[in-house]
Amino acid sequence: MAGNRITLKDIAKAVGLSMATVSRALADHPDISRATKDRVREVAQTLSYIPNYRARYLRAKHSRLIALIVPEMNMFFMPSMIAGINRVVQQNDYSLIVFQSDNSIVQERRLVEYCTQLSADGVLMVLSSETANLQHLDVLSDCSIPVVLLDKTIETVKHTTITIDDQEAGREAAAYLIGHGHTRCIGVFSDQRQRISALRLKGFQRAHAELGLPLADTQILRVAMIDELEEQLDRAFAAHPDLTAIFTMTDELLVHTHHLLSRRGTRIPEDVSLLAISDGQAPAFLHPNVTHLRHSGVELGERTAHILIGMIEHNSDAMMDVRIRTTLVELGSVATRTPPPKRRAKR
Amino acid sequence: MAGNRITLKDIAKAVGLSMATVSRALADHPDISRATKDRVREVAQTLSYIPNYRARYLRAKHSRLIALIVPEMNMFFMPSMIAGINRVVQQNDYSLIVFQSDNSIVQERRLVEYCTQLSADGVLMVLSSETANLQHLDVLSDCSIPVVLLDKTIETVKHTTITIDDQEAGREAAAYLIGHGHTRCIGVFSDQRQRISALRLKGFQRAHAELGLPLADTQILRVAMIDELEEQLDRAFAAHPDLTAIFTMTDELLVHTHHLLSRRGTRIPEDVSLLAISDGQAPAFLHPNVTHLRHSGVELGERTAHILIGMIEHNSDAMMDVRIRTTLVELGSVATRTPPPKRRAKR
DNA sequence: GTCGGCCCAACAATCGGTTGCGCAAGAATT
DNA sequence: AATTCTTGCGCAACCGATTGTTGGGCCGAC
Repeated sequence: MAGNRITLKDIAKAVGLSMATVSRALADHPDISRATKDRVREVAQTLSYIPNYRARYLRAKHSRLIALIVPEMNMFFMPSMIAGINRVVQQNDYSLIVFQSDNSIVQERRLVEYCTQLSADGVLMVLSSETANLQHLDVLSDCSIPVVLLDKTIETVKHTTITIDDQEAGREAAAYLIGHGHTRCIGVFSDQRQRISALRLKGFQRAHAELGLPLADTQILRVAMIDELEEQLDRAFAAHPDLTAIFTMTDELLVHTHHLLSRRGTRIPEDVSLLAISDGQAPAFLHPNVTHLRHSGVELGERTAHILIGMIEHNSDAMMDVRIRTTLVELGSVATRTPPPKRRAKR
Repeated sequence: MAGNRITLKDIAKAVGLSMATVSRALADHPDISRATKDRVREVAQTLSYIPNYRARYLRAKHSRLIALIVPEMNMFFMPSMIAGINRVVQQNDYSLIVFQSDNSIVQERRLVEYCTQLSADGVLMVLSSETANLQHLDVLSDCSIPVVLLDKTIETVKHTTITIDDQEAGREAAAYLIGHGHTRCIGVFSDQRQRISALRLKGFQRAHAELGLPLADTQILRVAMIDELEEQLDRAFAAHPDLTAIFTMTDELLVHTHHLLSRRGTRIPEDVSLLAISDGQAPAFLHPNVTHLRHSGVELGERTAHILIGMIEHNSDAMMDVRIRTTLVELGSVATRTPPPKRRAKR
């Protein structure tokens, strides 16, 4: 490969100085005279010397490598999150290594170990759906490599986590719909083993409870595989002729729900209102534009990266639990239902 | 940081052997007796030894690092492409470093240089829209680091490139629409400075020419910024009351076009047919499902990664130009216009 | 005319491994 | 019993840098 790369030694030979002096000259060390520095730099220039960071970092005992382990690359959240992470990472002169666990705990374990072997300076993790505990992260603390869990995580007291305030978002969603006169809402959630999903549901339920509105279990859709959605939605429509609003907890669920509604000829928001939790991209190209509780993948990524880099550079091990609040973006997909006519509306 | 990590030396001390022997034992070198190997492995196990890859690779003169430089993280193509790349990269025990150039040639240049400093074993590049020549890649060949250009690229005779067969896809798109009786099609293209865009347009034009159909310049939309789309689309509708079909060259253009059509109450495919080049995700959640020429980001990524790894491992420098063909996926967005009634249909 | 200091640069150790080569002891050959 | 082979392991160099310590030369000062 890079068989003939110029090294410090080559420069040393060329200018007739020792490697040590060359190294210091290039580093602008005060011990070296200006004349020498200039000479060295010129030679380095003409030889087009490229420092070998790996050698440097080997000595320095760090790598300026940050690893990100994600369960999969979906089109909705990952790109913006990675963009946010990477911006901050690059700004701070680290490099981002991206791994996919393919939602397999076995892979995840292997990748975590791989991070130690690469001597990553820090690790960012979005947990796989199979991950039920965090023992496999112990190897990182053994090497004192800081970890930050983001987005999809599980209960932990030992690790810094950064998430959307999922429960609150679920609560606000339900409260918003109810506040607009929707007394029969359907909530579309994903795999309940995931904490993110459980929390959003919990908030959704809590809002109903707080506002004294009944919430049948048939109003809750738990969609583990996206192709189950259609059937579940049909069932919900059948079970609740009085349904006037649907809440979807992710973008993926949103776009597919939207599609199914279009297909069955349901008008939004005339027939059914639609509300989502989203980063705002999908809502913008669906018709009508979908009112949503907005979170920003970019912001989540940036904040996470900042925190991790802080931990790396200040050697801090303070454990945090950051929850990012969503903000409501009102677009055209939620109609206001006037005070439900007599409490037993249609039918 | 990793202050107290176990090293070969620690193991050597613990078992009372030299580092060399320990190293060989762990590497299952034939020179070492079974008994010793077992003993060493056990000690390594109990001390939970973690080899330091950076040290190893420093000696070995490679890094098993592959860098990917992308202009930006969009939600449509990047995730699947990265997924494909990363699968192959991980399978071959490399790690993928992802950089974003933010569509800036300055950044891109800097990142390329960074790759040399990190001693990446190979580089994958999706060119930024600002990139007009490939001089900044010379530093890679100086270090004999192989490069593969993918997806968005420019004319080159020196570098291996892997792209969708853009021109052919554009041609097929137009031919398909024309074949279905659409004599007045609108083509929605993006920034013409990008080769990918120019080629798809060229194919689109060529098909019209081949089939003897006129194509006014007002039938071609060149959308550099997505928010120009609406106005351009309006103009096209105004200029061509007889338009019956729209072709969009990317997913992003597709979803926004679809949205605008919905908003103006245009029915698909009754009023206007819609055809796209896509990886199939967006077409699946739009209504009606959009007929498209499918390419696979995953496949593109996988093939690219394979080729790069081949170049790395066989030290090959043969230059290739791979074009991946799209396949037609017929869904519900294109109607067949019966032989145009008298050539001046409505109005 | 020495001596203390200051500048600059060199020596050598270090980071954590890998690897060519040499060497001793036991086994095999004659 | 002397020689050659094998087996199993250690020595030391090396990858490409960084850095603590040392020391030579030159300065002015006493």
